[in-house]
Parts: sequence; structure tokens; C-alpha cells
Amino acid sequence: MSIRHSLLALLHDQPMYGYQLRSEFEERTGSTWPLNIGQVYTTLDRLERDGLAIKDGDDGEGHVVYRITASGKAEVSQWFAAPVVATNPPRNELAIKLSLAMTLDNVDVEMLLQAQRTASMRNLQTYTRQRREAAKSDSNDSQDVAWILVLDSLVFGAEAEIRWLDHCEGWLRKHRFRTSKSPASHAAEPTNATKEPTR
Amino acid sequence: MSIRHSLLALLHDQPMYGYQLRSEFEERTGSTWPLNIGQVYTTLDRLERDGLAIKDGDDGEGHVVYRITASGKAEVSQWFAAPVVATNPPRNELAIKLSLAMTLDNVDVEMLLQAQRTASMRNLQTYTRQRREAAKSDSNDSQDVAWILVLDSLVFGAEAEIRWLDHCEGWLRKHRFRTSKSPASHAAEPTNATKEPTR
DNA sequence: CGACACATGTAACACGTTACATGATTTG
DNA sequence: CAAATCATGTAACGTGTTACATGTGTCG
Repeated sequence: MSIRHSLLALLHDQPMYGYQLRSEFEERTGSTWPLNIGQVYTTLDRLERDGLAIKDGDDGEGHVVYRITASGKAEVSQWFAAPVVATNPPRNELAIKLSLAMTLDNVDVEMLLQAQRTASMRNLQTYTRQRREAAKSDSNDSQDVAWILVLDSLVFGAEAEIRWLDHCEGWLRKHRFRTSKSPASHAAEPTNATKEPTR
Repeated sequence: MSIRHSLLALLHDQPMYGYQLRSEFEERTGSTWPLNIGQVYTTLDRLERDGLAIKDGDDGEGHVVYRITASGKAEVSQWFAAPVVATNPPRNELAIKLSLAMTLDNVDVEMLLQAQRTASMRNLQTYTRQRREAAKSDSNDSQDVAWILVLDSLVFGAEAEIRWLDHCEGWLRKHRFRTSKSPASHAAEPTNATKEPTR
């Protein structure tokens, strides 16, 4: 849903054509989340279908320009006004993976944690380096500022991830001797979960 | 891709039927990321199509049981062995929204930050409370442990988000007087971005 | 009996990615 | 001229959500 709203927000600023929308989007997010051009066009189709934007003839250069409508503006205002909430937080693949790894046999959790920590550290370093380079230009262009803040969010997120991994490793060390994964071996007798899938 | 791998990982542990797979998944992640039952069945279809799992007759109770195959097991091992990397980090709606808000006119960024901070604090409190309750039972069941660690990841993430919001607010205060959003008003003359969509 | 959980699906739709097709313009 | 970039699309596919249909079993 973020792409749809993002494009609409950009159109709120000024009428644009598809290719330009992608450029504007990527300029602000520094290509962290590359935007497929095909999706831009299909999204524009849907926006027009839903009455949030309309084709605005050409701009004298043959471009297919879209313009936001009144209801489109309302939608944008609403989007910016509504905070991102925790109901349905996006799935965290790492958390899911680790959660499953801990509850299943045949998985070397410590190895997993170690490998992930290395990878996450490398990620953090990449972000930090990019951040340093982005800050070097030090222009006050608001787009550069936005790009830097996006990088900061990635840095903060990566740091939190690493802290969490350390936390998990501690947990594991503390509990390794008290649990052989499951109170009853699922191979020996049907687990509780097997018999009663409800919680 | 995480659902597919998750279900396969569960099947690696033991043969199961669809409804049961959902229960097992949600038990481990504490319903943080509710899993639609319809998706379970379609995913199982695809797993079978791709030769990673097969229907295993019934279990004497008329359930449609699936069993993992050899290539399925290989796939699971690979999944657990491969760390989650930063190439293509998942889109962060909040970061995108704030990034756009800062570069567009007609958006009250400070208001947005304030509203989001309130919401994020509330999220954090919710997670912390759930975490406290989950830890209360204090069983050594590995599934409870997994659920607690998932909650911890949410807590760590929410804390990072709040720190980032504060960071952004500071940035904004520091730069508010030096930039009127854009070096050249896009209403007055064509912006750089408009003329040159490339970077 | 009626409500609810269990259990298996299908259909429609939104979103996202990759790849392909097509042509104009720019640039080394 | 060749390659890259600009520019607009379409098609196929995977993933994910919501809603619907259908039937069984259990429990108050």
C-alpha cells in the first residue's frame, strides 16, 4: 500500500508522468527500495480507476501526465495524518526463522545466530558507510536530508537487530541445559499441538 | 517467501495437515503474524507442485497429511543456513512516509512526527505488556521461549523506531531555518528533478 | 438445537517482481 | 554508429488478503 500512497503524494505536489514518478521516489529514498517502472504504470492505472488521479493530456512533450484529484488529495492527507500502527506489524523473516529454528530439532540455532550476526554486522557497516558518504555532500537540499534520514532508519534498525541477536544468544545459553527443545519428544508421542491445534 | 519456508520447516519436523500447520506456526509466533488458512492450502499445493512435499494419504482420521521430500529437506537446510541479508531490505512504510513528508510542501512534518511517536510508544507498551505476561508463565517449553523472543524483537524494533523518530525531530529542528523544503520552489520554476529525472 | 471450532478448499483481487516489446532521444 | 537512457506499456507469475462455500464434530 505504500507505493500507491507514495505516488499519490508525489502527484499531490505536482502533476507528473510515470517515469518521472519513479525518479522522484528513488531520489528521496536513495534507491534503497528500488521501484519497478512497470508497477508505476499499473499503479497509475488503478489510481485513475479509483478516481484518485486522472490523465492530464500531455505536457507539450508527449508525456502521459497524471494529475491528482480532489479525493486523491483527501487520501494523501489521510495517509500522512494516520500513524503507522502495530496492528499487523510486517512479518519479520528473521524473527520467524529464528523462532522456528528454536522449536525444531535438526537445526543448529547457535550456528544460525552466529551466521546472522556476521551478516547483520556487514549490513550495518554498509549502511554506515553510505550514510557517511551521503552526509559528506552536506547540501541542504531536502531530498538529501530525506535520504540521510532513511539511511539512519536502516542503521537504527540494523543495530536493534544485532542487539536482539545478542539477546537471543544469551537467552539460549541460559536455557540450553533446561530444555531439550520440547518437553515431550514429538517423535515419541503426539504433541499437545498435534492433538489440540487451538490455543 | 517466509511462509513457504516456514511451512516446509514445520513439515521437516513431522508430517502434518493444513489446519495443523497454521496452529503450529501461530503457536510459535504467538499470533503476532496471523496466518490465513486459505494461504496454507495454496502454499501446500505449490510445495507439492515443486516437489518439496507430497500428500501422504491420511492419518487414520481423514486428514490431508503432507510429508516433506528429500529436496524439501535440502531447501529447509538451505533456508536456515542462509542469513537474511540487506540486499533488498523490506520497505519501511514509516521511513518512506517521513521521507516524502519532508520533501513535499503541504505536509506538517512535526505533527506527523508527534502523532507517530505517540502511536509508536503505545505499540511499545503493548509489546512490553504482552512480553511481561508471556514471561509470567515461565515454562521452559521451547514454544513459549520462541514466542518471548519474537516479542523481544518487536520491542527492540519499536525502541529503535522511537529513537529514530527523536533523531528525526532533532534533525528537523536543526535544519528548519536553513531550508524552505527545497532550494528552489517547484511552484516558481521547474525543479532539477523535473528536468532531469536521472541521478 | 444452535453456536462454535475443526477442516478443506475456491475465487477474486491487490500487490510485487521479472521479463519482454517497442520506440525515441542522447551521448560517446 | 553503438550503447545507454528515456519512456510507455503488457504478460506471466508468486505472494498475500478477504470472502465465500461446504461439511463434520463437539459442547452447552
